[in-house]
Amino acid sequence: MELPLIQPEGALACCTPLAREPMPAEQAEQVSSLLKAIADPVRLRLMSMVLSHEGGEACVCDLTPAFDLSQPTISHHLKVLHESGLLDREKRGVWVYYRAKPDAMAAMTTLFATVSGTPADS
Amino acid sequence: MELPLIQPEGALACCTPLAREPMPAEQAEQVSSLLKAIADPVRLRLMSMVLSHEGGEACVCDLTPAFDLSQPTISHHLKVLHESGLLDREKRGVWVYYRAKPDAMAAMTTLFATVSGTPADS
DNA sequence: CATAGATATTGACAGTGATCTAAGCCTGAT
DNA sequence: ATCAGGCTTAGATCACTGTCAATATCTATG
Repeated sequence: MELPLIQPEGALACCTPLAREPMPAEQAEQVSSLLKAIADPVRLRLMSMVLSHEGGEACVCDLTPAFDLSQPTISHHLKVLHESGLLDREKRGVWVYYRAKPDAMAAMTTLFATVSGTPADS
Repeated sequence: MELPLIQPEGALACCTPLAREPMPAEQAEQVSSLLKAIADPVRLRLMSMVLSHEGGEACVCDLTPAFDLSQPTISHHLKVLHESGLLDREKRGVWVYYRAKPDAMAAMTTLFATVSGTPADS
């Protein structure tokens, strides 16, 4: 449970709907690190491409050609997504495959989930 | 920092689940501008506070005391949220009230919605 | 009008981030 | 062992962003 590695754990622990109650500062830090990772047009497209790709995974060679960016730049964006806990990475032979991490995706889904019975709706 | 007063309309037009198909570049630009706005610990807390506040709205005076930040800084963050289309603003007397815009929130919800069936085909 | 209080704007500064080129590391094949 | 291809790392540069102090604006009231 307690991986001393990076900190996707923290972000996963805190998936409360935004509208439920004022989010504590510490939780906001963790959630915002996930959101910052995905809040970039290139990384959004990368996530979308990986998620919708056959088998739910894609190698760098599948992704790079879709952009007008250098390959190191794509690699950099993939690293950001990986280190934030949004993408898993697996090397198979010469290729590196990326795959969305369900837990992180679930956290995002929960974040924006509507709270039924919100006093906001009248 | 100047926000180009982009039409929230644009962002709203493009609420397709991430996993459904590779997101077009133009749509990614619009969605990422929404995500960038909310991908900050202070702004996340502000959104959460507004959403969960009584009546679904809050004035600046309700929000500012919760932070260790200057009043202009909070005002700046609220402006970012407002110009991105996430918050509505209404001046009543001396006070300014902010309220989450349902359309923008719905766009976020849809973005992270799980594609049921997860058909790699259709 | 003058004043006080609530919020916004301006201008400056430091920190962060996206991108590129160049170089490095692995792996499979010659 | 050497080589080529797929991918990552390192370092530099330029743009952007979060923050504050100072100032401005707007509104209600005396």
